[in-house]
Amino acid sequence: MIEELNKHYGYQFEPALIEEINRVATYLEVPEGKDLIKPGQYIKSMPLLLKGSIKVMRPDNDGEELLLYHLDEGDTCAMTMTCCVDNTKSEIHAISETPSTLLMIPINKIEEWSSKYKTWRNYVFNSYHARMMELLESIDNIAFNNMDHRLENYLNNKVSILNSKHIYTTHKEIASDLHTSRVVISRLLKKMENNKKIKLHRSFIEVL
Amino acid sequence: MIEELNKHYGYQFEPALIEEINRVATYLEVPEGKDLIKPGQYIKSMPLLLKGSIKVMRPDNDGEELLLYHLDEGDTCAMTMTCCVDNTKSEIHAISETPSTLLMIPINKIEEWSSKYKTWRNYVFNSYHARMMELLESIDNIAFNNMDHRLENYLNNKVSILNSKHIYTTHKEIASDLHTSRVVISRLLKKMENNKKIKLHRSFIEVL
DNA sequence: AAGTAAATGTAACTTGTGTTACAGTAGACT
DNA sequence: AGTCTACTGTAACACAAGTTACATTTACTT
Repeated sequence: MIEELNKHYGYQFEPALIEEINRVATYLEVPEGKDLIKPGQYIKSMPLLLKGSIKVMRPDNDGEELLLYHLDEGDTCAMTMTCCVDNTKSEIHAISETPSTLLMIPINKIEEWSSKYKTWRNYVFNSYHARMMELLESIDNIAFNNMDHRLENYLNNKVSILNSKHIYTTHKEIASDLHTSRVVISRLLKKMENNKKIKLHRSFIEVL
Repeated sequence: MIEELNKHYGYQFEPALIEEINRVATYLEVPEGKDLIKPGQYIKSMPLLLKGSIKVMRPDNDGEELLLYHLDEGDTCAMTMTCCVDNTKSEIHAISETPSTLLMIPINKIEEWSSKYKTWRNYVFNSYHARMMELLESIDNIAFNNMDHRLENYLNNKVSILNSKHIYTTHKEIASDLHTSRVVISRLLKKMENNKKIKLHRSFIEVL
């Protein structure tokens, strides 16, 4: 696991920190669609994402959810960090979007390393900043864009995450991520197909 | 200024840190409606809010804005912190909602104190966390609530910030904060008045 | 092969919100 | 007093998005 660690974190963490991480972290492999954090749950460790992609969702009061953003390789979950430190419940729901590998850091190390390693402090700060910017982007989308535009952004985002123009998903799942209804998504997708932006198949969408 | 510092930060910062803040910070008094941070601007110092209230807005591409949240006494602007550290442009617009007093901390101290004072580190972490939660609340409002509900939340929030049931504002300004049109707000306010939730006057609203 | 469940297509309708237009009113300034 | 401007009220309409209902297709199960 030390090679993967070096690959994503070697350029920003000093060897001593890499070595510590390697010693105390738990290695975790999860399949696609696995719940990593559930809303209301207390969090016992902080995840570093080595491989894969994780989607972070915000639940409403009716059992529905809204996709906030994705975490990529080298990212960590900023929400998780403060929940760890403050010992508060999770406000979000995290699910692996693809098969993923993670390093779980015991929570007491967050504070310990923050005083010890400047690079760790910077990493934590930068993570907060990055997630904040993603929340802002999310707000932009919801507040300033219509559903057709949001759908386009969603599909483009999927293409870059999956690194493929073939998106294996259903209209229902897209509707769930965008917090709208399946019929609305089918309608807009059909319009996009008529505009030659995509091609629709059963359970998968081809972005042109 | 040391008394005000102690009032809001004394219980969480050690005396040595309070003393340092007192030595290096610049004291700033601003009237209501003053631009503190403009989008696109580079930020040279981190603000600690001693007195008053600051509203943080997100601009869209058409010169309109959306209210994200308010900063209260004892708060700092998390967005500002990372912009300082990363030397990136501001993504938000901050305006004093009431006459306010601030302490401006030189940016190099953020990192310096982070390694030196555990309480400072905690304060910075907690600020990020608090702002993140406010962004989530904002997302909840936009994504999950209709305009009538958002308006009610907005008015209730104003009441608690101003600590008064008399809100001196115009329909136009509310519309701007909620990123909608004046006519929509007038319509919903009238409905609230019919439901005996508020009483409308010229340039001010009485919450019942 | 038949049955079942999930995924998709589509029509018809409702509703919330944005838009345009215009009238009335209060307060500020000459 | 008269003029201006900002604020508010309201009607009429447009449109995006949510809802309900139902048909059709595909894939999987037994």
